[in-house]
Amino acid sequence: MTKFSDLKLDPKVLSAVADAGYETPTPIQAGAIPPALEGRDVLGIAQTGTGKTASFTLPMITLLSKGRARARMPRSLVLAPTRELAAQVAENFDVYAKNTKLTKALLIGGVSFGEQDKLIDRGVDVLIATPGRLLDHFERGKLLLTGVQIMVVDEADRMLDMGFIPDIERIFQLTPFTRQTLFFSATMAPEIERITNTFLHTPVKVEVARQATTSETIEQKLIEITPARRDTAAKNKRELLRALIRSEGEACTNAIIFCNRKTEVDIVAKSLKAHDFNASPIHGDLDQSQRMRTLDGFRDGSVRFLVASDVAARGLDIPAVSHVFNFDVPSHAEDYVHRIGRTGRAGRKGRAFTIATPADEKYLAAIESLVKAPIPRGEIPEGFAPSVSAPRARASDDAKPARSRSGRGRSRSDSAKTEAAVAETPVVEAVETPRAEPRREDRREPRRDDRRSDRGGDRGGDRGAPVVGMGDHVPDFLLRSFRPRASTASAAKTTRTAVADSATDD
DNA sequence: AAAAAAC
Repeated sequence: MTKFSDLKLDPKVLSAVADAGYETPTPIQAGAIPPALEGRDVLGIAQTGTGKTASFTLPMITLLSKGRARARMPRSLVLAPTRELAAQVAENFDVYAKNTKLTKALLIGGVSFGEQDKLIDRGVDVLIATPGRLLDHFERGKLLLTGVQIMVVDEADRMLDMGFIPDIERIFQLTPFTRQTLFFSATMAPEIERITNTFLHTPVKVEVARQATTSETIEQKLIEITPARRDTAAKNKRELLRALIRSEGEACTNAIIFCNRKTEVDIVAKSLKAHDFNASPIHGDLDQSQRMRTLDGFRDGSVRFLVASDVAARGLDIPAVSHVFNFDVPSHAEDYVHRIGRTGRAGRKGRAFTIATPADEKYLAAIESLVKAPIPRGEIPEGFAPSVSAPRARASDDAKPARSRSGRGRSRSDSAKTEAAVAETPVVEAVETPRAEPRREDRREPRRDDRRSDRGGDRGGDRGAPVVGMGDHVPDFLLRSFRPRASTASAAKTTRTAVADSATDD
């Protein structure tokens, strides 16, 4: 088997690699490093967690160790889709270039230009950037890319997802035709294929087997609950999450909890904190310094639960996560694979729980067809006792009745709260309305049943799943109180606030 | 039902 010492890396690089405790290159490293050292273009097809970063940083440091940088003309360029990923590549350079005099700069958004400008002015060997900030610097005339000898594109398929491909093409065109290109992508979408055909010159293709999704090191469990009402779903899911965490006990040393939306990330983190769990949120709306701090805290163990949007799903190197909880079923099946891939790494055992409700059916089906296996169903933990609160009135509840809100002399948000209490009687009245007067909500009932039986059919029947909440014995009035969410912006706002507030006291 | 990235 190949050792790092068999590769023609600079001795300074080799000693740094040895210091970091590595002896044997991963397949992508063994495949990509030799051609990269020969100056060939490399097309690497590999997922994260395969050692991809070192497969380009090690040869880059070796190649760049001769020669010196000139002001405003970086000698190499690494492009990454997210700020964290770029920061991580930068850290990688620090580790492996520690015995050299190479200089680097990290150009990412959310940070002031000043420091970045100063570094560029001085001249850097390695520039690591997200596309937006790089082009920003370029347009301000602070940067020349004509000196770039090596260009790396990391996670190209994700760049594609994020709409960065035009930026990438533009950056390619700003660098010399003679540059060496190292290009990495997890998949070869047609658009990626086109880019590589255009900008890579007879590349050496290095393909690493796709990470097995039903990896033996990841134990997956799907926990399904059927909230009695749609508006308690999130609350019930938070209760279930806590019960799951508690039932995992000590085995859960640290975990990433994924939500689909940034607002949900905030709510879940806040709720966990209120229940004395050591949790911190991370998503793209938080400021950069906080994102970094949270991530550092999670790495060093001072944060136990990282509540995250899909910023953290891919690429981030967070070693040794014992658990992943999908608070929401991801709507892109691919993301499921990336999310659960955050655990069970490097031969360690990991567990991945996914919380689902009947509304997630469609996405679950997509995930199961992608991974070509059903996600094993798990038991609802002992401690789960979902709360079912009395139906709460919505803005629409009091919109149609005789009482008009005009002339009340109260602000909308003020009145919404008081009316919520006032409106309880009308809701109960609606319950007693005989069926002879058909309501829109009645139509929901048969559909719910259909869905439930469909699912039983597809997934091998009812396994005697524990009855949750009121189970099938949900009083009709609860089902009937479903209302389509009011669509005006202000109504949506009040609803969201109500949920956010409830996060602390549920 | 979305997230991410530029000011």
